[in-house]
Amino acid sequence: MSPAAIKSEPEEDNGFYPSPHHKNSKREYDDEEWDIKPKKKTKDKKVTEGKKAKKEEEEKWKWWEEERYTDGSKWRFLEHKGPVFAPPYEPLPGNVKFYYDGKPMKLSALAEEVATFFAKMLDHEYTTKDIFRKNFFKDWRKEMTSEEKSKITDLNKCNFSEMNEYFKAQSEARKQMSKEEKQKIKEENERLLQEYGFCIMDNHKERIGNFRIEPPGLFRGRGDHPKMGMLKRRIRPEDIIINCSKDSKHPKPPPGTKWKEVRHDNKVTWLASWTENIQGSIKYIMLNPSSRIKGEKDWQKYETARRLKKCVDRIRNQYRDDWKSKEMRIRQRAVALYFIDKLALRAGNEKEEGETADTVGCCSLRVEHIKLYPKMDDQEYVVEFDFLGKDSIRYYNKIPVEKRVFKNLQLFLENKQPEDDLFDRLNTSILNKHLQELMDGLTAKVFRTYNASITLQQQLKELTCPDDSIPAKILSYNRANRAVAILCNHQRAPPKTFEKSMQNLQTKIDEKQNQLSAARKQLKAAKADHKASHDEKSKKAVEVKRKAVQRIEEQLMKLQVQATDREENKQIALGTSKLNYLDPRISVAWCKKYGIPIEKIYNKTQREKFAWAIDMAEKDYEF
DNA sequence: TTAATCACTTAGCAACACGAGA
DNA sequence: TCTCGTGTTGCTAAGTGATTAA
Repeated sequence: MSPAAIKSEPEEDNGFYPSPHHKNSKREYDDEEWDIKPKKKTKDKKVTEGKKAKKEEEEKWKWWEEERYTDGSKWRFLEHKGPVFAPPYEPLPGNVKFYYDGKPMKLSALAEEVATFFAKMLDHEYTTKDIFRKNFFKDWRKEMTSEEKSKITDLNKCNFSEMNEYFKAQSEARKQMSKEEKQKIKEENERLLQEYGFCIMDNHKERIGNFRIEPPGLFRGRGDHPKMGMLKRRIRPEDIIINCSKDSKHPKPPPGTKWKEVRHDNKVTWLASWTENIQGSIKYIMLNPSSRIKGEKDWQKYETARRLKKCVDRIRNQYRDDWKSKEMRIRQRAVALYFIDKLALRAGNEKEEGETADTVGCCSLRVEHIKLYPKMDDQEYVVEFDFLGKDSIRYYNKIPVEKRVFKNLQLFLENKQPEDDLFDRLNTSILNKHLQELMDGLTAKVFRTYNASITLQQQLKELTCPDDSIPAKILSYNRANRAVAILCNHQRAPPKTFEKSMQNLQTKIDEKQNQLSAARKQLKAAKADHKASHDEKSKKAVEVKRKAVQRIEEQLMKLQVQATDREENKQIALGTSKLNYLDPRISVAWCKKYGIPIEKIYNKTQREKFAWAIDMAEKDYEF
């Protein structure tokens, strides 16, 4: 028995909240069941009919009907072939030259390789940035021979353009390859995938997410990253730690090399790892989202969010109460939590200064990131947020808050400099410890999941018209999805081709409109004709024309809907919320309820990731 | 208590693949 | 058959949060 039930029991506010569960014929786990055991165990079907059947079986393995590990172990058996390494460096042909100070200069292999990284990026804005150039040059020099080092002292005197053109020509040539050549490459990739892209975990063949080691290159951080341009070094077998089970066939390192270590840790899910040289962080090779190990975790995440749904009222009352606390730390905690809940802000761990771009989340907000307006237009107590969040995406929002929150913020700001922390008595660890006491498994990010999913559900209810056509319903879905993306601030750069593609679509719409008027005219003529002659033939003609008009009307509407959808989506990315925040069972239920094919909402990859939800959720599923 | 380490999720972008239309 | 545009996939950076070490 997990501590869940024990720990949360005395905290549970009233214990008689209505159950959101509908008992279906299909199984539906709720959180109480999550930590205990599944209702039934699927028989591990024995497959005796040979490989094809076995493959079929694997594809349809319903891990969500099986028992889960309760001892913290992630697997019993793990076997894989190890990672695929980046291809070795191929020196440039002799006629492709590097020039220093106007004179051709032959570089050593190592220095040349690093030079090519820069040369390949010449068209990119990065290479014009001071920090990028400085970091690159510093790391490049480390790879030079002492002779090269003494000669090459100024990046501005380096001319990489011949190299740059060579690579452009190469990629052009790749595009121009014959069908057969392309096919050959495809087959080779497929072979590699078959050999290295899968592992055996507990009797099942599972897809690996990233079995290729990241190739060397220049580090590209996001935003104003102090380390942009640094050399990301080549990873060798000697850098790799392999994780697999003792009794498996261990992966073989490439001939003449050794792994750094082979270990057998079934408390973790990764198959291989290495330490990256820019931040010194560890990178992992892990399974695909369709795998049992990722799917279970994902499912569990949504169950935790659903448990929050049951006690969120209590928690909200609690933090509203805490706005009045005598203790500063409690007030800060309560205001921060209010932002996390209301605005779906991220927790905001502190970061090491100078190591990464200057970005913040809720707990790490600084005075300079908010502005207070006692009055703004017709609203009172408005807070303006303006800061860079994850991936240096700007968060900008003006929202009216409750008077108490406003007064507290004024208090927090007293005697502080712009660069001081807004919540100086708070960090994510304090906040999460508090949340843990309010609900088992509760952390700051659960609020994002909860608010995203509940918003989708609400919006779908509000926006879907049962009598709408399928495209119109899908527009409603996308709008609901968009509401979530806006809440979570999931932005994207407007696609480079946006304007043009909008124009193209408009052209299509105009054409369709013309077509429609023409078709209508024809229908009218046919009707007149029929009225005059009253014969069978003309009656048929009317029918045919009527159908044509109808078809064109539908096509036109579809195009118009598409245009609306695209316009509204210009700067908003729907993918992130769809993949990470929205309980897929809400979408599945919606599809079932309105007869929308699931393929219209989830593509193949997404259907694989959400197979558990697609199998599990019925039309009356409630988040 | 704080800092470092580790494991894992979340994120946007660029390259790629593929089908529709020229 | 080629080109173009779009959806898909891969890549890997950048977060969160638990655990461990100092």
